[in-house]
Amino acid sequence: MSSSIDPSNGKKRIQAVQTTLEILDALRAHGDAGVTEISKEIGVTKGTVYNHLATLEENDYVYKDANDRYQLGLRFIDVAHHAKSRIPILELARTEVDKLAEKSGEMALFTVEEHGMGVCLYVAYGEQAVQTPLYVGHRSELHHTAVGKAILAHLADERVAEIIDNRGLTEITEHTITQKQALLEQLEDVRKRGIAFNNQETIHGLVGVGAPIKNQHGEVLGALSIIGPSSRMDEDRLQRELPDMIMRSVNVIEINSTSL
Amino acid sequence: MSSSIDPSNGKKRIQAVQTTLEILDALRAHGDAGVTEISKEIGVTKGTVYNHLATLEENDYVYKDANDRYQLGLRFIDVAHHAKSRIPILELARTEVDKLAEKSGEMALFTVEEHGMGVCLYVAYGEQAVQTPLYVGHRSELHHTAVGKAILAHLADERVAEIIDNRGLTEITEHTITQKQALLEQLEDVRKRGIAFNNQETIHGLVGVGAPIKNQHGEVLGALSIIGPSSRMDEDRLQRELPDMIMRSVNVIEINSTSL
DNA sequence: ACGAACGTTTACCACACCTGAACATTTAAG
DNA sequence: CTTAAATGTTCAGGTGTGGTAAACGTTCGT
Repeated sequence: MSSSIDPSNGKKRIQAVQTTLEILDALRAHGDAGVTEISKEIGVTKGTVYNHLATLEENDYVYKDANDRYQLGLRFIDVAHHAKSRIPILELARTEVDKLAEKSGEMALFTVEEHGMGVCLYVAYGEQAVQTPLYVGHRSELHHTAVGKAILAHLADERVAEIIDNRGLTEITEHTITQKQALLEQLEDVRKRGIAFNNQETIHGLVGVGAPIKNQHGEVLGALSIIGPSSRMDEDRLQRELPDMIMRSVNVIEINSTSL
Repeated sequence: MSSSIDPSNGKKRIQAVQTTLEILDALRAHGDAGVTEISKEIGVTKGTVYNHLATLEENDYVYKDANDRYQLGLRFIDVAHHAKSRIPILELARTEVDKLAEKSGEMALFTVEEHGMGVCLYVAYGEQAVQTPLYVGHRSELHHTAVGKAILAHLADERVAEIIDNRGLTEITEHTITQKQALLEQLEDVRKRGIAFNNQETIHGLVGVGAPIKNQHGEVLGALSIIGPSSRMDEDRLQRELPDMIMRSVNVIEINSTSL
C-alpha cells in the first residue's frame, strides 16, 4: 500500500516534519491540549506525539503549562516578526491604514497574498468600527473578500486559475461567489474600476471596499480595504467616498515605495 | 556511537524535527537563503535541506520568492497570534504601556518569561523614545534587563538557579552582571524595593526601570519597564518619578486581572 | 558560448522513527 | 482511604524512511 496511489496530489515529503506541523496545528486550534487528545486527533500513537512535543518544547516552540497542558510557545512571535520584516511596504501601509480607519470611522486593513491565500498584516479600528474575527496574521481565501478580489484581479490568469483549482470556491455566506465564471467576470470589473467590493460574501451584513497596491512593473504587492456594516454604507459612500479615500492611500504607498 | 555518550545534555529527540527547526532558524537569521547556503551552515546535504524546505513550503511555513530564495512564511504570523492569545493580561498591559510611553516620553514595554527567557510582548514609543533593537517577540536573557531582574526576583529560588545554570550569565556590556552571587544580591534588593534597574547592562548608555506584575498568589505574570538614555535620567527621575509611574500601572493591571 | 554555481531528482541502505505495550503518576469516584 | 480509569512517560524492536552521495537540469555571470 506504500505507493499504489499517492493520496496527496503533491509529492511525498518528510513525514516527521508533517506530523510535527499537524501537532502544532492542533495546538493552534485548541489553544491548549494534552498528549492523548492530540494523539487521537491526528491518528498517531501517544508515544510519537510525546516525542514530538518534547522536541518542540526543548526548542521553545511549545510550552508546557502548570497543568501539564501543551501550548504554542512564544518563540513563534519572534519568528513571526522576522517573517513580517520581509514585507517592505508594511510600514507605509500601516500609516495609511491608520488614516483610513480614522477618516472613515470604520475598520481598515492591509493584506498580502501568499500561496494563494490572503494574509492580513495590519488592522486599524475607527471610532465606530465593527468587531470582526479578523486579526493580524489571519489567513483567508481570496475569492470572498474585497482585498482578495483586488489581488486576484491583478495576478496572471494562470495563477488565478491555479489558485481557484487548488483552494476551491468555498461558500462562506449565501452571497459568496462560488462559480468560477462569475468570479472571473467580477475580476474583469475590478480591473476596469481599480476597486473591488465585498457584498456580504464573508459575513452577513458586512460589506467591504478594496484596492490593490502595485509596484512599478504592475505586480500586486498587497491591498487596502475598508470594512463596515451595510447599514452605514449608502450608495455614494460605497461607490465614491470610500473608493476615493482608498485610492489616495494606495497612491501614497505606491509613490513612496518606488524608492525601496 | 549511537548511545555511548549523549552529547546534548537533554534526551535525544526526533532528528528530522530538529533539522527542520535549525533550517527555520537559519532562515530567520539570514532573512532569506538558498538550499546550498543552509546546507553548509547546518551541516547536512543539499537534498535533505531541499526536502525539508519542500515540506515546509507545502504547509505554508516557508515561501519561495521570485528569485528562488527561501524565506519564512507568513503563516508564522497566524501561529504567533494564537500563541499570544494565551496571555490574558496582554490587553491590560497594552493600554498601560501606552500610557507609560506617553507620560514618560520614553520607550515602554511589557515582557513575560518563558523557558527562562524574557519575551517582549508589547512596545510603545514616547515622543523622545530612543531606537533600540527591541521588537514584539524579541527574546533576551533575564539577567541583564530591568524586566528580567524584576521577574527573576519573584520566581522560586530553585527556578532562578536552574535558569542561571542553563542559560549562563553572558556578558553583553561591561556593566552586565556576570557573577551569580552579585546577581542574587541584586534580586534581593529588587524584592525589597519592588523595582528593578538596568544600568547600561544591555546597551551602553541605556538605562531601564522595571517592576513585576503578580497574580493573587504572588506568582509573576510579567513585568513592565521604561527605557531611556542615561543622559535624560537624573537621580530623582530614575529613583522616584519613573518607579512611581510604573507601580501605578502595575497596580491597575493587578487589580483588573483578578477578575480574569 | 562557456563554465560554475545553483536547485532538483534519483537510488540505495543504515538507522531513526513509529508502534505497541508496559510503567508511573495523577484524577475521580465510591 | 481504596480502587479504577485516565493521563503522561518510558522502552524495545522492526520496518519504513530520511539522509547521503552523486547525477541531472537550469540559471546565472562573464
